[in-house]
Amino acid sequence: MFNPPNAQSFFETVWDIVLQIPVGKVSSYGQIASMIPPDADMAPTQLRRLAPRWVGTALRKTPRGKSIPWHRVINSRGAISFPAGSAQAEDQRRLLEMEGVRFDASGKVNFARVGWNGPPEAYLRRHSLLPPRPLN
DNA sequence: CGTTTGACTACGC
DNA sequence: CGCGTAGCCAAAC
Repeated sequence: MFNPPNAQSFFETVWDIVLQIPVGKVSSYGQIASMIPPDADMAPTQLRRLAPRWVGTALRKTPRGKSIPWHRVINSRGAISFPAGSAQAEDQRRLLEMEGVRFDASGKVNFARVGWNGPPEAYLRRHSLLPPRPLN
């Protein structure tokens, strides 16, 4: 995925991107991964199916002091990825609902309404990022 | 050190 | 639609 020397910068890139998600909008692990240019030696299968896990890993290591809106990142199905009923899942849902994000009966959000389309073009250029893959 | 785990996702039943 | 699994990697134990 990302080589050890790049791990830290990969994490920081993830945090920077998450910082751009506006209040009331959500992104997905995969969508964020899609914005980060892959290492040259990265296999296509790794890029498509494994990268999102490292976004999750990066989020788990989110620094407390930077007030990064970690709760605005959910999975590709539009649901919270923490185990249902866990304290973490409840926290995330509460934070999102506080911002006006609604969940349906099956615990999913409507990407058409609250999905993020990625940062402005200028931001992508400035940080050498790729255009994000659209959310389902 | 060797094992287990994981804030994922696409795909096949 | 729901559920299981491969992917084959780093962190966390």
